Amino acid sequence: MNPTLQTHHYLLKFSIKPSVQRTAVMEYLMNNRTHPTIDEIYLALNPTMPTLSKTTVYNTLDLFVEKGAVQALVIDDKNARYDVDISSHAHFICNSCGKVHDIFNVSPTLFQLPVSDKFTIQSVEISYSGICNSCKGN
Amino acid sequence: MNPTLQTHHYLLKFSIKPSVQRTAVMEYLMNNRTHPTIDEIYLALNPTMPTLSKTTVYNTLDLFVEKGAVQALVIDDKNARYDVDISSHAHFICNSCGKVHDIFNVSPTLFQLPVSDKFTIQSVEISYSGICNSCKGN
DNA sequence: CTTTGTGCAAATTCTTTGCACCAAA
DNA sequence: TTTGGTGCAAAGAATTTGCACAAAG
Repeated sequence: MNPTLQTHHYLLKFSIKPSVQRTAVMEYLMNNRTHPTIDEIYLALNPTMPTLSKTTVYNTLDLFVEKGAVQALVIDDKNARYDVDISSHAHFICNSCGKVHDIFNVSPTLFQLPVSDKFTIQSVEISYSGICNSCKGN
Repeated sequence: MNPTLQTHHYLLKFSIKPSVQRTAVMEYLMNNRTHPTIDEIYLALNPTMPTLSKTTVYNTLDLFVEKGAVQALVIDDKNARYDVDISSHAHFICNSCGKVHDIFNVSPTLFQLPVSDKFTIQSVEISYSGICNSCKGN
């Protein structure tokens, strides 16, 4: 089965109709697990898909998030970032270079949702920040 | 001691020179622990301080964050929000009304910073989201 | 004086909206 | 042919920047 067909399947699992654009965005997310911004996705796909509009990238990612196929991250106050890995894991952002990395070695209990009588808590995001090793030398 | 003098003292603890504007912003944050946005702070202070500019509110909060006097929150992707409570506590944002609330009844171990050989982790933010009771009825 | 802080306006960046056209069912 | 998807351009909102003036030491 070729990658595009696999991606079609994956989208259908989330009740997302696979268009050419949606498949391209999902494939990009699967192959580039760097928590890309809208702009990064758009600029990466544009060369091979010159008619693609940024509006479509926005629409597509909103849809993916709504259907639960990707996670929208708030860790970066400059831009929205997207993560195709929807499993429970934390993120780290470097205050110097701005890159976002996964943090997997944290206790799963971190992701347990607290019970509250004031709110219905549905999700949690754990965001660490600091300096990454590449930036530390500079 | 009057409130303004107390605030001066508090600012000095963080090596922040207390100007009229800085004192007003800090006093607002202390009396309105609702994680206000820049705009909310500006609009609240403007009536009694008509010459205050939004640029100064931006500058002031950047300085407060840099000096560690307030926490900048990333939980709200629409605007930056600020919290004068710099102790370890989590936040909840309502996906419907957008209000941000404190969550204190979470285990202190959540705020322990993981050790990594790739990054120097300096801080953590724990962000819950869902629906608050006031919005639930609607 | 010299440095630091403030305020205005303009510029920039990110995101959303309105609408026309295209594609699929 | 009707519905949903895409793309363009314009609008909107949040934040940043440049620069002139004011305040403090």
